[in-house]
Amino acid sequence: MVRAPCCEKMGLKKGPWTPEEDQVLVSYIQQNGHGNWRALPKQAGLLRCGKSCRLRWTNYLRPDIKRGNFSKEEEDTIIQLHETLGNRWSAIAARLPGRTDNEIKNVWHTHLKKKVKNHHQTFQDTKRHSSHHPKTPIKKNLDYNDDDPSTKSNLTAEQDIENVIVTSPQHSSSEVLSSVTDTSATDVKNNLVIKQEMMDTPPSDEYFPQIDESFWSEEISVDNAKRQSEIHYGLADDEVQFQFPLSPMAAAASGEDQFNAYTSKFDDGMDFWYDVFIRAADLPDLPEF
DNA sequence: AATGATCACAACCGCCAAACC
DNA sequence: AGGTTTGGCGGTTGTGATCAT
Repeated sequence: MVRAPCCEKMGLKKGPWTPEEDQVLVSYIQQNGHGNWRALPKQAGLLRCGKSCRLRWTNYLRPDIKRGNFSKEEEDTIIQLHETLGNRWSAIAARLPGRTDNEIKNVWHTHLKKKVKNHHQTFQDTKRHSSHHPKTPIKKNLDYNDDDPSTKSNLTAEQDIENVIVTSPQHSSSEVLSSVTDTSATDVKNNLVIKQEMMDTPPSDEYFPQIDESFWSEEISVDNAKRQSEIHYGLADDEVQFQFPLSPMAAAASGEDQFNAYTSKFDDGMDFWYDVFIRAADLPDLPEF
């Protein structure tokens, strides 16, 4: 396929749009629509390529675009959706009426990425400053055996650790499988559910909110869990760590009915977050970990 | 006040997949 | 069926604004 010559070689203009050009484009689209972007600039009398016109329209001139700063709610939504969808800006934009993918991408790179990074840093610092090595509770807890209640006594309130049982999707209720992500066959296969079964040392109400059963009924894709696991420090090769904000809860599954994992909670001063640690060996269907 | 660094955001680039012929 | 065109997407860049020194 032969690539079309660039705009400049065709004598077309590049760079910022002038108010006059904007007016011409808006007027033309209002009167004629935009059936063919390639033909549009010529018909409208603009010295721009069709692609430039389309971008200008979709990212700036479209009447349904919401201008102005992002609200806290919108920012939170973007962070949560990014946790689930990754850099699929158009998919994120589809869930934020009036916002464009370009705008969301910009706000992510300029504000939110930093915010999330600082958030993770806060967590890491908290762990570094704790009196025990972060690995210690992981090992201790992963060694916990359901069939041996005595192992539970290894867990302390100071460690802020809860025991959880992770169940595979086939054992979960159908409503749990209503996904927050785009649902494809692969997604359904990869969607995992985590369920709280027991709380060895309930956290104080002052520090952690009360959590009821419905809290755990959300799910998140393995892809996301994988992404999260890649950015975390100090994990042994055979361990997987997921990290999620309070609402969308981590998940894992195996061919087995159940296996052990644990979560730890932390708070970055703004929100509560959860880490979920699972032995990679307990995820036999997920070699990509 | 001048200057360099950083931020914010519009616009462009290159790639891909679907639609079209 | 296969080449071409088109629209869409995510990554990157360019540039004006703002901040820090």
